[in-house]
Amino acid sequence: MTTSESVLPSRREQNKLATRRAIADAALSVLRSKGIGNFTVEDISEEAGVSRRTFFNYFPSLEASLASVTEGFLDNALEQFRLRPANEPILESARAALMALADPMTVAPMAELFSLTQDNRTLARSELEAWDHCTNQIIDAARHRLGPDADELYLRALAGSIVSCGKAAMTIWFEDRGSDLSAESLASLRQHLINAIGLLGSGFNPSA
Amino acid sequence: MTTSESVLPSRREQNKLATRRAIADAALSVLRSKGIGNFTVEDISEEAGVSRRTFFNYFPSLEASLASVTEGFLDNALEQFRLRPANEPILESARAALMALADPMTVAPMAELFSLTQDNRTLARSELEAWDHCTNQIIDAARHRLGPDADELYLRALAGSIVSCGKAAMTIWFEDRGSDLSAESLASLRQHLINAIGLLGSGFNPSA
DNA sequence: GTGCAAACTTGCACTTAGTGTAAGTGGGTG
DNA sequence: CACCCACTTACACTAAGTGCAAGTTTGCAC
Repeated sequence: MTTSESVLPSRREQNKLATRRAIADAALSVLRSKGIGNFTVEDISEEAGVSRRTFFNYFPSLEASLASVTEGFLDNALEQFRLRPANEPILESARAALMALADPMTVAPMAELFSLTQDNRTLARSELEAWDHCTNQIIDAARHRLGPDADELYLRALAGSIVSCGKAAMTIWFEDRGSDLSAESLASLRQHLINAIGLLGSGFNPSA
Repeated sequence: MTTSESVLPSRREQNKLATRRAIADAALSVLRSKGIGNFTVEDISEEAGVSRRTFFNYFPSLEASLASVTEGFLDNALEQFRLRPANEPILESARAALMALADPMTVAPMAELFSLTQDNRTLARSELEAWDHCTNQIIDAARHRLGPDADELYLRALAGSIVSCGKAAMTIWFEDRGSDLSAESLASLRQHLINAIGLLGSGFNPSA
């Protein structure tokens, strides 16, 4: 209550984060061993060494525990976006932020999730939610940068398009390369991301 | 088996469609009367005059029965997109297709759904799924138009961006106008859609 | 119209998701 | 070291979603 008010993550906060991470890791682990759709929240809880009820104290659903992988992945890029200088052209900031998606450490769990889930419907929902959440974060960040009287339509259309470009690049990359994380493969992901933003910046003019 | 092979919707098909529609209508009706989150699949089934089991024969979840509103709304625009001449610039086709979103008949149920659900999380998922499905349909339609050797990254990034623009315009419009369906309000929706596609076509260049 | 086969509906039983509640338990702080 | 509060857990319950088998309707041929 005195000095460590809200800035420092208290010991308890750290523990909670650890539990959360343990559950998320367990979820991925169980997904690996049993395959998509062949396990329950109980399986994950057991693997994580907590009760079923505790699982639901941390995640609202089974899919959410897996989507936390995607969230972490996107949060990283979001952080980069926020760190860009405010006077930089937005698409340039976006390009720089998207580069973070090609970081080996960050993309690895994401690629594994991709490969383990492929075309699963239920999971796809939480996945979409994560991308949508990211879009909203970009909108907020961009609004903050451009001031309160920025055009809302501009903000929303732009943020949505940026995210779509990121998603498109990730999809293409994964279809081409599977979960190949070699330097060369990551370079191609980076190129896809650059190309996508390039298309966006040129208004998808076919001649470009 | 002779002539009505597969082209005409057989009597059985019509009945199924009618049941499906009855359930979807019932879902909206119950949503209206009880409010979001305060009803179950059983309530909808009862209102539609079918068993709970039959409900699940038609829709995989409660949210899906409501999301069918959005699907119908988007399918309409999709149809317009497919009808555009193949040699037309794609963004122009997109603009024309998006105009269908401002059709009073089509947008009315959508606007009501918007107003009844507002910021509900669970429903938002199925909603996102519908927009995502639409994106994939656009990708297919555009691939069909541009031939099989079109750049996949181009297709996906473009389709995603177009849908994002549509979504952005709808969101802004609804925030401004609530469920006002007057001619003037719809004109403003149309203008939002045109503006969004304009932004996309100009690469979101702030000077434009 | 009568009967038949296929399609559609329904009831039942079951697993799992998700939540409220109240009682435990243990770690951090004074 | 003892208290207290945050976190965990067990329990009980509602509702989602599904497989199955028995009923009921519907389209169709005769």
